[in-house]
Amino acid sequence: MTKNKDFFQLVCEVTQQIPPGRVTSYGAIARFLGSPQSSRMVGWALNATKSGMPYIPAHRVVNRNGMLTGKKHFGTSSAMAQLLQNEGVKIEENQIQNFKNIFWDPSLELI
DNA sequence: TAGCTGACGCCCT
DNA sequence: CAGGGCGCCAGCT
Repeated sequence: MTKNKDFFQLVCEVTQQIPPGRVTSYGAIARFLGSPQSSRMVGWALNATKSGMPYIPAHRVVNRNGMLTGKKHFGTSSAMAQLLQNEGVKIEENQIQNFKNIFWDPSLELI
């Protein structure tokens, strides 16, 4: 078949599977897709999702540190944190608290 | 056309 | 312990 789903498409699907109150990291998604070093591509894909895509909970995707590095791309500085806090995720200084506790790994639960 | 940047991650010094 | 550099793919200027 022609070609597998684009990296962009896969990122979209995985991101949409993230349950509320849970978060994942760019590296986790990249690794799940088979390109652990292409974590940047995940960011690039999410960047495209914000434009013309159905609701993609990109705010549930953070870096390995649990820090809301991409909040600047949301348009508003606290939009990402607000959305996460709205779901029950505790944020402090743009950093997710209990990050490892609410961490959602696609390769473990999305299987 | 060619080059640079980019929502990161991990290794090395 | 801390800082810097490299790698990856695709899109944009």
